[in-house]
Amino acid sequence: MENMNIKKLAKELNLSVSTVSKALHDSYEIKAETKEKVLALAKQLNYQPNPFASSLRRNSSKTIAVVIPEIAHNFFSLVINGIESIAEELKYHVLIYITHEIPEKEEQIIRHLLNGRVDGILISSSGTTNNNAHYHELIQKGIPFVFFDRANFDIDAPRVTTDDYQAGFQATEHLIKSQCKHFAFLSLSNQMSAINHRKDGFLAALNQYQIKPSHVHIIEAGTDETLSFQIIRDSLQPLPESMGIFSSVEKLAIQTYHICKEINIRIPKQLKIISFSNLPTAALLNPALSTLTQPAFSIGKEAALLLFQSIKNKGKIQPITTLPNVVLKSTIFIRESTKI
Amino acid sequence: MENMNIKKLAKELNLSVSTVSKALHDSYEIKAETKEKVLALAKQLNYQPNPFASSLRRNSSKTIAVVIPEIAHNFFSLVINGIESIAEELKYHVLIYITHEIPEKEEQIIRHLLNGRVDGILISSSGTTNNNAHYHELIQKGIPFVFFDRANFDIDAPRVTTDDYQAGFQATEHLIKSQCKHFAFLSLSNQMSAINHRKDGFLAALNQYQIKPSHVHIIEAGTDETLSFQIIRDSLQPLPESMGIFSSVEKLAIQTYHICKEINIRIPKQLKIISFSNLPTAALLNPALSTLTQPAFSIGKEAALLLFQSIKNKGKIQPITTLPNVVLKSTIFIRESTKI
DNA sequence: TTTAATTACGAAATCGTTTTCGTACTCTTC
DNA sequence: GAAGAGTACGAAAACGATTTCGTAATTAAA
Repeated sequence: MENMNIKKLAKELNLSVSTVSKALHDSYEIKAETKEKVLALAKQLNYQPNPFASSLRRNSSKTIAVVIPEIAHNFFSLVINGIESIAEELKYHVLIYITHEIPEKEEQIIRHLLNGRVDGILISSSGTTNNNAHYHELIQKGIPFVFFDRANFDIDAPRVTTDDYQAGFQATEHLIKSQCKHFAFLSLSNQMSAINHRKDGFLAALNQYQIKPSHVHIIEAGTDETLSFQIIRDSLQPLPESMGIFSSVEKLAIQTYHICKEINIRIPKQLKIISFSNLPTAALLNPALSTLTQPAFSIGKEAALLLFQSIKNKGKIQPITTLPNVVLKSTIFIRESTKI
Repeated sequence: MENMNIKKLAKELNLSVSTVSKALHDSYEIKAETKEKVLALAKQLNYQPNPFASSLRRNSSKTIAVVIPEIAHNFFSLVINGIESIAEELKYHVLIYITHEIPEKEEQIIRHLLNGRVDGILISSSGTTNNNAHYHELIQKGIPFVFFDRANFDIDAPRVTTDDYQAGFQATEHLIKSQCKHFAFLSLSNQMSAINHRKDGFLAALNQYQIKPSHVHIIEAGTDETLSFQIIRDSLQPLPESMGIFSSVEKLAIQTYHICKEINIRIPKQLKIISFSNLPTAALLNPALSTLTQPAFSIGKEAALLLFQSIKNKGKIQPITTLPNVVLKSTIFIRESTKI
């Protein structure tokens, strides 16, 4: 009585295990009357099939994994929301793994997922571009995966990204037109696709407006909290005249705000700043932060949809088609932090 | 060659399946030399045991579930971080389920977890106090679970909460001493344990300082975004003199900020506000928001530790001990939003 | 009326592990 | 040198579902 299983159910019904199984799966082999009986007793006894037995036999887990650099971050939380909305609909389960921006951790996680625990993986890479082995292993094992936001462009996998180059260009152009003289790009690392595309847009805009290279600064703050704090602070002392900062991620912009408060730099008078961000409080900051906002929820949804498509098509002959590569648009919000 | 399994491994080694399995588990029955050979080939051929076969046989999944009302919320993200830190250490997998504050959804999720898919569950309840059936089913099935933050106090399960009553009292006392005359409590619902404890603290403080009941307002904003916006706005028009708001959750405080901006209420001059919040930008808001900040990461860690303890003790005779009931302290940060 | 097809079910293999037993073989010990 | 203890392994039975294959019983076709 402890736990219901199909064998007990069958005995109770005076049917064979196979008949019960087929009835539960609405097989054409079983007549309606029997199906009803089976379904009725299953419901009454609260029978739920053992997911492991089922997964073992069918070789599918009804589970996907989401591998992200960090979770306490508005962007990724929203993406997860989007992913969950699709997964829930398709009755898939969602495993979460956090790499804490450590490439080795990502590798280790991915390798642990090679054993069939999941039917597919959604990845926002923490990896450096020169470390691809684990992705190749996924491909070799035939485990579908989709990149979102931070993709590895050397790997043949579907990806969902945003118009990072254009957004970077647009943000920088905005800083230029806001009469900045010096320009800084705040970066986490020079190994992340999305961030590099933003930087490329940044540099292209400066180039187009013929900004002197000596007025262009690239600040690689890194992923370590205290270290990046220091790096940013150091690069703002002394403060170049009419500084315009384009922060590639929200976290660094927030740190910059803290630093400006600490060392009395006034935004937007002395320093203007615009940042990629999904902060719900961007408009409430002092001063309100100009942002480039990614459609995070949609990114999650689209990525999940692509993944489930790959999972469904697995094994089937793929039509020779271009790799799915969804590019969504970010929205720019001009606020006080870049006011002239 | 497609997929490695223990049978192929055994054949390759000229050993039996059972010997290989024992060797991989470092059984005393197997001599060192054999173990080495097995381990070596396993590594070389990149053998990873099938998790479903293993789970099926051992009747344990090495997986826990986290059931939360929402994820795009600093508090819950931080909690997940804490949970993950422990789970990762113990090599457990973490499934995420989001209820979107819908009690029926929570029930459905919990019921889906009765089949053994997870070894334990961490729950921040979205449920109303009068709906306990699904928790009882968990208990009956012997699936360990731990409440965090939002507990159901009618259920005999370990919980990790914060000193909500005291914090509520403290926050309200602070508002009183900041010369507020009218007091409002912003609530999501009157069915959530944590929020009710905060309200009790709020009411106790007002009572102790003999605030007239006519000056005390309870605003139940609900969980629907647009609706709560309206409810809060309506309750601020006309604005009572020297209003002091204690917001039980971050989301409602942010909405209040937006509303104040919209209808030109000046904080802290006309309205003071303090809120439970884990916003990393609280100090950067305009004006900086006074907060009660819960140790979210620690909550996640403690809850996970309790859960793993329950999982480990499962089946063993429990010593007659009081129910684990960890209460952590929130920290109050006085900032501009409650300045006199 | 015989044969073929269809319907409705059951027996048993299977998925890949883990674990219980059984058993050769070696080594003590008196 | 016989009995007992220990060592190192293998055969086979689980775990609980799904699926293949076989087969009685019924119906349809010739």
